[in-house]
Amino acid sequence: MFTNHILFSGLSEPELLTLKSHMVTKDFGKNEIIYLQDDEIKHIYLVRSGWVKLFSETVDGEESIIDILTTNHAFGYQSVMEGTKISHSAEAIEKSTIIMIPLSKVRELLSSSSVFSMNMLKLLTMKQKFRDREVEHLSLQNSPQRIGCFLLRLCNSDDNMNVDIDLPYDKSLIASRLGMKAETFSRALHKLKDEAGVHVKGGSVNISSVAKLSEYCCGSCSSSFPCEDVAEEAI
Amino acid sequence: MFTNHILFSGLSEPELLTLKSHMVTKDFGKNEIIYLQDDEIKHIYLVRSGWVKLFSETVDGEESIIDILTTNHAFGYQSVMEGTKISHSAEAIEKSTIIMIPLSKVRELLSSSSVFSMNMLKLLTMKQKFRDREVEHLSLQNSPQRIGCFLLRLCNSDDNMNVDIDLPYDKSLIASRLGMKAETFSRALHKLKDEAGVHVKGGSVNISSVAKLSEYCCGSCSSSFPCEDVAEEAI
DNA sequence: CGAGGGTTTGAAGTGCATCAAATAGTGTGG
DNA sequence: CCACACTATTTGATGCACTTCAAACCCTCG
Repeated sequence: MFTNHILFSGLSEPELLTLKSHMVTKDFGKNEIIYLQDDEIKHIYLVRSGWVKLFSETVDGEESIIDILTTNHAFGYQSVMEGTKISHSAEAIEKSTIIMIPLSKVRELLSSSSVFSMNMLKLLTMKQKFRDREVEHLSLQNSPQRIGCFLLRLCNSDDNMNVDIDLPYDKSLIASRLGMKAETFSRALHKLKDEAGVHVKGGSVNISSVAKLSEYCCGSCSSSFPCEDVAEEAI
Repeated sequence: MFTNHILFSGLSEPELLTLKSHMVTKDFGKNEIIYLQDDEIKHIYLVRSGWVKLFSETVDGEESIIDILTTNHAFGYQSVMEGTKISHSAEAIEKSTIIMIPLSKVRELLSSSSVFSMNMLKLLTMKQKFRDREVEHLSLQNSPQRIGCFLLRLCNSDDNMNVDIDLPYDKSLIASRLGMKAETFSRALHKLKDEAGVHVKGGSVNISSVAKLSEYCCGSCSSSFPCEDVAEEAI
């Protein structure tokens, strides 16, 4: 349910009902654009299922991935406070169901409910911390370390030896998300196998020792596994 | 005055007076630490004068600069919503005067004034956009372009030919802020001279043609000079 | 089965980092 | 005002990480 989302936690029944009555749910096919940079958007968005890519495109056509979102993640909310022109594009990278809530209703709620505006502040603060960490990664971690860190964030905090996880989406997308080329990603995986016991076969990954992997990655980061201070869930 | 800051715009006289009565102004010397990562901070901060560096340090001692702030910029506000543990460190890079406002008062204001919480939301949204752009720069622009972009942001939007500006702080700090080494910075300046007409002597810079420079830099970015969508002032 | 996208591999090139040393610039005390 | 120490910046030589381009491989799905 959308009420799981941090944005809507603690809202009253009537507030939730009002929201619900104005919500629209829409399906997007694989590679379908949800909105484009500079669009005047009229909703905030919530992923009910599927995967969504947020990105921006440079003047001469290069793409930079801002985030990749899945169930229970919100996006488009930056236009709540500012003009409605959005500074990035959004695209479904596979068949996705998206909940859309009109900006007008969100703004109403924002001025009437301090609970909601607190939620919004929490969301933005969490995102900011996460982004700060990401900038740190880009400038201080090398490619294998960034991948290792990405994998660690797919683990549970109590995972230890011989952990199996599945890559959530295409390798080339992960590469792009982590600021490297697909070829570099592929080669970096080999290095991770040799130096940190990470075995990849297709889309499934086996981490022989989480401790070993985090030792390999987290020295170049300001926090260590399980990175409790940067919660990424449900945002 | 601190009332210029976006955070406090539109507040009532009594609200401002209350804030003022709880504010503390403090001087920090060059290289003096204001707070350290994981400190339990008890205030939000506002630069009245001087320069402040926000940074984080990795487990094995590397430093990543998050931001460099000056007059009328706020920091430390991320702990308003979350626990009081802060995820970065702050240091005065030269003699600076800092205004400190107790978190407790800020939180009171946040729950009593919807104007204030809107301001806070605006601030965080602006910061987020700025940060997104920064990640884009790190992955898509090369060193000379990042420097050029940095210089362009020191220009006024109506600047055109033969613009003179002063570097706001040490070259090595700018380098670090832009995610490169001091040596790379130095060499990149030569490239900017040859390819974009940027002449540097000591701390003063002459840009022979803003158009030429922005042509050199902004192709690898999702927006072009004067980058109106990413306001950095007074934040 | 065959087409087309995703992934891997190889060879070569580029940009940035590193290390080391020279130079410029700044502040200090005599 | 100069000599010295100290720091910031520049320059050179070299190495490594990542990219680029090209080709092979491997899946998946019609």
